[in-house]
Amino acid sequence: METAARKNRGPSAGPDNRRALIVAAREVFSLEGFHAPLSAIARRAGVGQGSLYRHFPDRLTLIAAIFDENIASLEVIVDRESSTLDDYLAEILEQALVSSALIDLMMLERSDDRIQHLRTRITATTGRIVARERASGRIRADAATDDVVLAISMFAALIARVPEAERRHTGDRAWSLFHAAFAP
Amino acid sequence: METAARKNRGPSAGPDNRRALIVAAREVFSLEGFHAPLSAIARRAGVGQGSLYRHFPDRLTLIAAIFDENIASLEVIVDRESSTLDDYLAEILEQALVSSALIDLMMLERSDDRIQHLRTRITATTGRIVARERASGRIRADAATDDVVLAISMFAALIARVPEAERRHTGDRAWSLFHAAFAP
Amino acid sequence: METAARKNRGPSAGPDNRRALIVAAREVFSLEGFHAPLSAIARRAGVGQGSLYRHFPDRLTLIAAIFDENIASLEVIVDRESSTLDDYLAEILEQALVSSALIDLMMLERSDDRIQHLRTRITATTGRIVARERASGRIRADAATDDVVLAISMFAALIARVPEAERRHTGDRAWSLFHAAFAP
Amino acid sequence: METAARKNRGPSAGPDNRRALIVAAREVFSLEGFHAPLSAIARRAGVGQGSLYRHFPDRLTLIAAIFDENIASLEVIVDRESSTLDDYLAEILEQALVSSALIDLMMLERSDDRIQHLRTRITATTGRIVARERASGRIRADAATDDVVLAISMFAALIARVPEAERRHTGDRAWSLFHAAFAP
DNA sequence: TATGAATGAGCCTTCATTCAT
DNA sequence: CATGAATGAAGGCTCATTCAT
Repeated sequence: METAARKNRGPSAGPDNRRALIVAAREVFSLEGFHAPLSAIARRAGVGQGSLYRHFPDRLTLIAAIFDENIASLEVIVDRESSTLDDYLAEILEQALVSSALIDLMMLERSDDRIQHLRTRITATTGRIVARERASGRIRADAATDDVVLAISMFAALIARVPEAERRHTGDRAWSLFHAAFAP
Repeated sequence: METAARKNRGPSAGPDNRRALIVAAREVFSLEGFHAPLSAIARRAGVGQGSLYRHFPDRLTLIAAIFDENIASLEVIVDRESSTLDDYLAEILEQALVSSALIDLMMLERSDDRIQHLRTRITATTGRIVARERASGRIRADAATDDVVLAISMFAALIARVPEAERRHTGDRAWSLFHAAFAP
Repeated sequence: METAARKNRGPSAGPDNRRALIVAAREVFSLEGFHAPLSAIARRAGVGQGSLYRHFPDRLTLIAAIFDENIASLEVIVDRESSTLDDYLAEILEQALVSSALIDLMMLERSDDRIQHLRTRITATTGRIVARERASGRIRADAATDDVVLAISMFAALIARVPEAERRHTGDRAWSLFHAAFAP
Repeated sequence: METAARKNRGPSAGPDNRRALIVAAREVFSLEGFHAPLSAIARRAGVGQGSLYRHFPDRLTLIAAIFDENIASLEVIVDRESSTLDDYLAEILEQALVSSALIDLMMLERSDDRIQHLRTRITATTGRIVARERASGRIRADAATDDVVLAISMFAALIARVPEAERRHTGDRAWSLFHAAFAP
């Protein structure tokens, strides 16, 4: 019985539950969108409703936690000296749905602190890769970080709205437009 | 207040109600997004719930009616011989939220007939303006209509997600990227 | 256009509409049960909602009108000197759903005048056929009309609840029980 | 008044709620029939709408739960060696409305598994009492269980449709018909 | 601290009934 | 008199959130 594994496991279950909730949230959100019932996430995580609320008092907090991980993985890429804007984009395309929602959120909930923080991080990260691209002459010298962020925003929003099957192909087409726009 | 006159105004109220519902839907959707409660739309239109359902049996039908009007206004612009892609874009920017939702829908509900039909219309309309731009040398000769549609999609999705105050400014920035991409 | 045939045809349409409504009601009720929306009946009759209400101010009135016709057809059978209780039953079986609903109504709405009247008629009619059966020795001399009415009630209620395909077979089985009960 | 205590009484209220819902459902259904609003049942049970749906996801599930209890009480009777078909009937008469609805359901929803199961149980139970009656010579040796089930069906359907005041009297009259039919 | 049932507000939808034309 | 749209009161159902255990 899988119910064996789930009883009151006491405080030590805390971190595990948190992880399980984030994983479940990713799955559920990517299947049903960001309006999916929270109860579905708790169920999928094998965690009580109450625990979900303890870890993530509202939907936005949970979403922010997901974004956090995604940004971290972008940072890892940028930390690699050899990485290019294309690598960066490839990861964003991978993250498709989440990236897009992150951007939506960054656009809309400008006042929320948690989101402010994510915005700062992603802008900084993007700034670093842009600087490197400029230095290596792969993009125009006067390409502004803000414009690249804008392009990425549009890119992410687009691919999240495309059915998975066409995502790569459409992503390539879209990005080649921006290649042209930023070409030296 | 629109709550004033509310009795059975008889069948002659039909067309008025239909109009009022579309107007209310535009307002409500633009304030709360396309998941806004239909009941709020009926209320704002000063119309009974039942009438809303008579005119628009489901959410998609109502949305399609809104799109219909929007596309019509794009067609009017393209019909004007002197109009340019920038004029076209200006109108899309005006329609902001609706345009974006239209595009979302065109991406997602590929199977629905009503949406299919809208897609056809908007592709045709865009094709006409693109052809004209190419002929006048304002964009690259090899610019594909599909790529322009893609750019417009991203553009519309972006501006819909930007707070109204920054919409024009952000729209300009974004579109200048595409200007660069399609420049001859 | 089929709307041609339906406009305000003036007062002369009254009786026609009444007939059409009863016919439509039979069809709709037999397909969807007696809780079917009245609007469906009006639609099927090709008649406005308002006209339905003019002719039949409430659901019960409409149902009573149907019953009226059914009882009339039972009376026709009994009027035929050669008819037997089995003929009578055959007609009831034919009327299945309506008969059963009639009986339900007779049981429940004891106070309603329209129903009182139907009850009187059906009891009288049944009394006549029972008397004849007794006289011809086909049933026990002490068989009471009331008991036969009771049996018919149960019979009708049963067959209305049986899927149409098994109706005849189940009806035969049920009635043979009563045959045994009333056998001389 | 059951409206008194209404707060979140915690999970321990679960079984109580379940019971209260079944009791309330019996009452409401017997007063208003099986189409009564479920919300009325929740209200009468002093339970939130949501709890009703947790325990009984749809109307049929709730009805099946009621039937379940009724059949159990029939089984108790049959388990008593000394019990007769008349005792059995007396209980069915007691259960009047529910018995009838059970039978309606058994007739109509032939495909539903929950109902299938109830049908099997009631047929088996009836079979046992019939066998005993036959053995003791109280009914004809060739009386088929199916015919007795049929008789019971009609009996139950009848008494459910009779106002409570006349139920016993009408029940007696009806059953005496079947007595005659099954007499040795 | 974790659990998961309880709660109830709110949305969608249907339909009986009214009434202007 | 007929028409058929308008109305709005319910009812079904879902879910975010609370809270006893």
